[in-house]
Amino acid sequence: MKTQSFTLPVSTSAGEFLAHYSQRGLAGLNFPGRHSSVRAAKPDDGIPAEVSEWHRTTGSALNKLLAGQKQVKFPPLDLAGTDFQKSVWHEMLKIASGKTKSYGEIAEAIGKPGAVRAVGGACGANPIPVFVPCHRVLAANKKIGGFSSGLHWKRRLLESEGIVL
DNA sequence: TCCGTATTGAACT
DNA sequence: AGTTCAATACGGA
Repeated sequence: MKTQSFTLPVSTSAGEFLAHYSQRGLAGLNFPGRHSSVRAAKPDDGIPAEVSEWHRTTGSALNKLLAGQKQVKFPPLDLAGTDFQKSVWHEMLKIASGKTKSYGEIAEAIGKPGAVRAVGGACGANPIPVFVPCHRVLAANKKIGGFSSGLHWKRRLLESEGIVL
């Protein structure tokens, strides 16, 4: 059987995000593209009820996060990656809103203090930015570092959470 | 096996 | 104070 995936648009104040769902949960999230018209599924056609519910939660969570809301409810996350990457992502999920950690802190937290750069790599491979708060991870001297989907977004998200650089 | 990476800390100018 | 350099861990080609 083939892995079914569904892509649904998420309307936010910042634009239309695209959420990818697998059978296990939210598998990916894309920032609003220019006019990258990705084929999005219709909410009422072939979409399992479960996915619809996840999507509803996703939309709510995303808007709240963009508004700077601290505690939001997440849909199940289907994080696909290597063991190391999952460790990194899991560690990042534990970062409280409004707080930041350095790449070194993450590396140390997962038991590999020297893997600072590898952590950065895992972050770049993060399929679900915003939910997996890779934007809360800064360099050691509080520099913003980088952001795959656009540094622009990282800065915006940080400001939404009241984090001042 | 080699290269790139969203780092880091120390040395150098 | 700004910049360069080597080291380190992991993923992808």
